[in-house]
Amino acid sequence: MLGASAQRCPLQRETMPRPRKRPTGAAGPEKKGQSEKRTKFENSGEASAKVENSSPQNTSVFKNCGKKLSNYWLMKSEPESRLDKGIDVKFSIEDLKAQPMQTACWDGVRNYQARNFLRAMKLEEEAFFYHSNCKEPGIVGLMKVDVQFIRMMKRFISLAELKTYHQSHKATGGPLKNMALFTRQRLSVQPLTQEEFDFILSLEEKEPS
DNA sequence: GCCAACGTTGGC
DNA sequence: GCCAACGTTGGC
Repeated sequence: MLGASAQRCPLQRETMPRPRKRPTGAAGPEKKGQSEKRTKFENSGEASAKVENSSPQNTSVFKNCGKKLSNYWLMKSEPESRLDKGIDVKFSIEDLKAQPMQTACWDGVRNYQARNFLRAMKLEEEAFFYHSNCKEPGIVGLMKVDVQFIRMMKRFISLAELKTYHQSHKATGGPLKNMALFTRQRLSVQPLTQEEFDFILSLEEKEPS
């Protein structure tokens, strides 16, 4: 899910449960969906800073003790066209690159937990761009909260590969043993621990398993 | 607050 | 396109 629309991000703060919002991808038809408001996030400044109510869960990453400003994220988006209430939700990493400043607004997130994670993000934190609901699901690139393209992964890290590591790590206690992609199945915006993030980056240098 | 019906996510 | 997982809604 997700989407993004480049400039138009209203910045409005979200109220709450929002019924649907759609992405407006880059090229998309924009307008109509607009009646609703979007969850969002923005670029300029404020995006995230508020942790007001961050969700209770998630221990480690967040609640921190004060300092730690580096959290990592994984954000899902659908790279293939699909209509949802008449609006194409497609928004691939190529679409992100095509945005002005290679920056987009991440909207379309309805799930409360995912929304809380969006609010907990801080500018400049890094996030993996994950392609979901498509022929080859997996991590394709890196971006920073803003949301701006940083770079493509040196190689595609497929869901299948991540799953293989997740399974073996459950047995060995490896870094991906609790990865949210597998333990919190439907979350479109999820936190990664430093260990998870580093391990996944290290996979770029290895042969696809 | 419980829980059944319903809707969505997203892999396959 | 199918369907499992699981979140959300709403009656009671």
